[in-house]
Amino acid sequence: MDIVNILRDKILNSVNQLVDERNLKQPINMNNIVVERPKKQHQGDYSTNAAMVLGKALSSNPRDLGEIISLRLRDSELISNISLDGPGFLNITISPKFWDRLIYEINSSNNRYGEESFGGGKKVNLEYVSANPTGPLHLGHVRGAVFGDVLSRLLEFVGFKVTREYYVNDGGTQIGILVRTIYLRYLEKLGEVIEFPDESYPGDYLIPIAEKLIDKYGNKLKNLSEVERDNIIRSFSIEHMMEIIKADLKSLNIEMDNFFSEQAMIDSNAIDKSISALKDKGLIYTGIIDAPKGKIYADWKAREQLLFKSTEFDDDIDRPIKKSDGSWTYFAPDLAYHADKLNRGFDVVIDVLGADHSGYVSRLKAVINAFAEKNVEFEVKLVQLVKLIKNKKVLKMSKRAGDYILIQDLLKEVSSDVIRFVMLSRNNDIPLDFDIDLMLSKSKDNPVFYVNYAHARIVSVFKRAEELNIWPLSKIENFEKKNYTYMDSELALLKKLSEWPNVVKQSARYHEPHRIVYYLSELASSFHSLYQSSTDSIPYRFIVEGSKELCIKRLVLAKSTQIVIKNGLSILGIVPLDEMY
RNA sequence: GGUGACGUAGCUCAGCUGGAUAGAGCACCAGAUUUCGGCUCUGGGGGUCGAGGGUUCGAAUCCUUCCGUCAUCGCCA
Repeated sequence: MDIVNILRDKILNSVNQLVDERNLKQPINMNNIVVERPKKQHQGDYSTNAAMVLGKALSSNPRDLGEIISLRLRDSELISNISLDGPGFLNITISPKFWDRLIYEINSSNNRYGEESFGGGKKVNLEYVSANPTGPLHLGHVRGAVFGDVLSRLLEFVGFKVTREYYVNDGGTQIGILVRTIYLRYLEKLGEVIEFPDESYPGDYLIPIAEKLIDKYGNKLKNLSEVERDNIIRSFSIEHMMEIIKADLKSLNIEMDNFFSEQAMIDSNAIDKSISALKDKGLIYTGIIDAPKGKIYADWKAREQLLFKSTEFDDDIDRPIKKSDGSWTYFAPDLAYHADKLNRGFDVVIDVLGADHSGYVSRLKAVINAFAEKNVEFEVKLVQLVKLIKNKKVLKMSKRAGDYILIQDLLKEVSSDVIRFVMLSRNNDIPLDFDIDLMLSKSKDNPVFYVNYAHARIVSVFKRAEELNIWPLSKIENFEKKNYTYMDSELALLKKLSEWPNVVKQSARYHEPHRIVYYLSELASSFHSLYQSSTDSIPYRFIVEGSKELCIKRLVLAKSTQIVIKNGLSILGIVPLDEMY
């Protein structure tokens, strides 16, 4: 258990004692009791709202309760002072021993510092990317991909069992268009003059697939029946498109566990099965839905169609599952797909979708509610658009061929580590600007540089220390008994380091990996600040010749910082730089 | 028209899910260092948290009504 949690435990113990004595009937929610870093310096090192939470439950004065709690906590060897402030905050000043223990804990846990177990081995299905196999990934997909990948690492770090899943839309009408386009490319390569219809994919990226078709089949496809030919091209092109997408993902350090094929699901009759299951529950009927009011549909005709009664589960209208021509809507396979996820026994189901799917969320929730037999946590994370900026201009990503920015092209300019970091530098539901020039700049404006630079500085300090034969240490076992005194800028860094487990916990609990990025920037800032102060005064240097004990204290502090930076970046899927480029 | 998200400093955004005097970076102003790494650090000004109402000891956070932006509401996935 991390040191801040130990502190929290002590507080909870005192609260529990008090609850027993006051003979409290209703249970109080201990999760509401937090131990946090206060904003202001004079408010101590940590503070807790315990007395106020308890005050509410007991409906008595928080300040009186605070007095009692603080009296009980005073004995703890970790605490040097407690004061009761404001409406009932307990502001705690930590004894120096606390920091030695923190450092010991970080170094002995090393790459497991911050690890949690509250996931309890629960099974999570995390679906992300799920781009159609009709073209390479674009920047919007990348944001979702990175988000999902980092969330999966984060959830595993706190004890969940995560299945990373990609839903392959290989069954819809888009694929028909893909097949047709590739066939036209194929004919074009065979020397025919082709005019491409509006309903086709214009990008050059399909040409290599057409070439591969020729390698394999020569001009034989021309002689086959349309059905036979389409079948061949269909599986051939999906396979190759998915290879391109997988390669893109791999170059971003992203690997999926499972590719779930829509077509395979359709072939297994899963849609009919789940629809009839819903029918049995009385959730399917034939009816007419109204045209949306604020929008003009020139060719709107009221039609009877097959509907899913999602309003039963708080959706605002019932949702069509068959088109007028009798084929399934997009929603129908997705409905079956989510039923399938539940069948596989997941405890947590998370979809990472583009923000243009926002209108889709409530019907998916309805599906989950209609099918779930046990308590399943379902969440849709919507990822907003990414604007690519170069030379202070927005690069438009239209579907016309020339404007399509390939991931591989972007990777020629910036590393995948940079892309990953930037993609998480905003909350997922806020649009993001990806400024290429900024990401190439070597200054603190560039957050990736800033964090890496802190790490590189640490590595460089160790190099120097090794030359002087004071590093590495053989062991740090007694560090918790050192009783060092720490100066202000060291304390600031230590406090930042102590926040790490809580940052992990919060990010994982709320599925918000961007918090890790913010934290790392703050941590780097604390480190740079300390590093800088060493130029102001010799005692602040990491390597002080003639004082081995001081060196050790400072080097272990640097080491602790390195560990946390590494752990943080590792959740982001980034390897820190030892030397700046 | 319905639904959802968003609206916080000049700009870009955090804000630990109801806590203390609302924070950070950029930009601007003033300084320090250039030695372990190009850089970085320190300080300063700057706010009606879109607007009104409500809930309570306490609201940027919860409820409600408006305003604005975006997305979405049937054959595009």
